[in-house]
Amino acid sequence: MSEETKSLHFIEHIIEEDLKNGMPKEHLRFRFPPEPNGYLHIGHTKAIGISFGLGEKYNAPVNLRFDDTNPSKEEQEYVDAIKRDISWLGYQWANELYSSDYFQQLYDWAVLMIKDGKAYVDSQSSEAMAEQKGTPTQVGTNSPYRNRSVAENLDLFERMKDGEFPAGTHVLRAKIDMEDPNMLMRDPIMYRVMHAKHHRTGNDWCIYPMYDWTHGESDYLEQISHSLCSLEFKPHRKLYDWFKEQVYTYASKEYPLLPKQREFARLNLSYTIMSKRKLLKLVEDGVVSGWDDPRMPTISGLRRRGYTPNSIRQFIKKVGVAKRENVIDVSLLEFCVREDLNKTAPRIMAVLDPIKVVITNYPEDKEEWFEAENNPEDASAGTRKVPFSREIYIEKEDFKEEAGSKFFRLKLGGEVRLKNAYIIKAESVVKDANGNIEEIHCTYIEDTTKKVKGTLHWVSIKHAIQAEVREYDRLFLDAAPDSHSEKDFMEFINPNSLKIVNAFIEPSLADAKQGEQFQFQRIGYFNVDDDATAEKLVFNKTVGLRDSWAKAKPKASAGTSNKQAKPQQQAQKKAINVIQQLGKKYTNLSEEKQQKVRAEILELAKEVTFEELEPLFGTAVKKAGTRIAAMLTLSILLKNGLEKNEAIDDFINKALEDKNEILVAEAQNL
RNA sequence: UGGCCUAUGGUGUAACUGGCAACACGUCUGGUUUUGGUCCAGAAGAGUCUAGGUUCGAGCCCUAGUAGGCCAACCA
Repeated sequence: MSEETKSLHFIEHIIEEDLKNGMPKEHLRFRFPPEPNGYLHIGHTKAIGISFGLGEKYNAPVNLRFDDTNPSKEEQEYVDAIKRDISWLGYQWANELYSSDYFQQLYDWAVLMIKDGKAYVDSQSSEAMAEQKGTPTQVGTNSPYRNRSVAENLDLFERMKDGEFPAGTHVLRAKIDMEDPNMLMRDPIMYRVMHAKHHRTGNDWCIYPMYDWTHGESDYLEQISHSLCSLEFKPHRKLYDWFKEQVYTYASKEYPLLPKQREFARLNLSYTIMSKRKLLKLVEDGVVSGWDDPRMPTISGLRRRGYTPNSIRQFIKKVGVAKRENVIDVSLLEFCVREDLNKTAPRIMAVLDPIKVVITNYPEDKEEWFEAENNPEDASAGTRKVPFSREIYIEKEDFKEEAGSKFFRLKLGGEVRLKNAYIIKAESVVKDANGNIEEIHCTYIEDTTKKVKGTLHWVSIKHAIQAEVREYDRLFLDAAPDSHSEKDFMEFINPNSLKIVNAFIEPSLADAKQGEQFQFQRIGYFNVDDDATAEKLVFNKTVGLRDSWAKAKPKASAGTSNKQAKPQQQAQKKAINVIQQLGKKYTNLSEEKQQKVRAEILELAKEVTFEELEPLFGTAVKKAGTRIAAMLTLSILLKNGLEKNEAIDDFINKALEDKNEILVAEAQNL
């Protein structure tokens, strides 16, 4: 419904423009081209969301194409994982394709290019070629092999393909321009010799095409209309277009549509890393348990952690699409899971850090089963029974012997409601020899209609089941762990990113299955981990509930230390700052309001010194409002005896020449 | 010593061919509540990097700066 009013991002604008200019809607076609050399992470989700999202929006096909041109790094395992992740996110590709399917076509076109004098075999070392390539600020020089004859090139290239040469001896290069300011245009390599077994083509090929040659031509063969990639490929566009023009001359009849590459800024998430290489290091060094460790930003890690496909899709929708560098705060991702899980996750009670409560006036052998709502957000979720008895556990942090009125929980002499059960009052505590509280003795009252401020979750000790709960914290302590040139990202690893506790859980979860998700009331969302067995339950904490008490606590319980921090920030705004603020919008106000604000400024001006005012004289011409406010302030200062000086005269004279009438009028008053 | 890209509240994204800067997250109030959750109501926070210019009018157009990013793998 709100879909129609939602504004378009820049790629959608481009598509709309193309459609308007006559491109038939049926020609729209997209692709997602991962290299199968690692697992997909949350950053890829953006690219997936854009291309597959566009496919859904325009009802256009989206191909899943594995860009598998480097057999030394690519594996079937990754192909499988990538397919699993995309499906899990809920997207469907039109065709599962591989760049390696096009090796023969690519080879044939390369031969045509050689014949047309557009490509040649170079036989230098990579070092020599790198040297001739120049630098971004310095042009390159031609290879001595640049002018080999077509016949020689053809012969060499065929023998490269036939495996006559060892790796590194020859390459095929496009003949473009070694002086192009774009380094990618300086005779880029199209093929290298590589005697490696490919995960799909086996040992059929001894030469493998490079990215630029392969990628664009794969788009062309698939007749992709819009080829979307991240910003770092912007410089490649020129070469993409160059190759495209060459092959178009060979195949325009079969393949009339020319794909268009466009680039968007990739996603960055605070407190994490997105580089496949670095993620692989975390796996290999054992920092995490694997690619799907719940702390990993991989899709499989997020899945195991309990993130839902819907939450991730929402997240991608919210971060938007643009061309500037960005860092998304993890809080947005967390918001998206909470929003999703709040609607769907059944509520249950679990105590993670227990302390024993004995209800002294409750009979020892008695037990009751109370009706509990499964989800207040969803009436159809129904109810379940939870057992109550004389001895229960509550959360340690829910009790204090003494506490102020802001503490809504249990304290000696105070009352709280036990969720779904009675109201209890803490009467006394039993301590061990070291003074640690072992038991809290309470009495209960049956009247549950009484108003009490706090409600606690609890479990009956004799009915509770035990489970391992894994609580996660961010993997890195730095907001941008891989952005420091002098420090390695590994130095920022959070040593406490995993905390394992033994929790006590209401018995209704005894049969919980892997992947099932719950809200542990007042704590957060949890799911049953893949490690769980029939004998032992294991939960992952997906995300905590929003906790305004935790945020308020440092201030509320502040003994001494952080008392000053806040008041300082709230220090009275200086008069000059208020004036500046008022001035900002001055010219936009109605005349009536202007009069009011004007009087306000004149009043505030009495508290301003010339030293404070002077910097405002430099205000840009177009900021007329601020200059008016400064002028008004100046008038007061002058009235109160300030002597005119050069700076003041300049300021007034400049204002007199302004085109803003209000400013001129105020200046004339001086 | 070159080329390309980018610049809007703390963060991210909007603002159709110029017309009083909007939305989301976050923050802060208040209300409801048997979750200090959810929900509801509200607030604060930006003259749109700087300086000029064009215009009745510029975040959008022009010029010049500044800042950040990308570009020298037989990786993708």
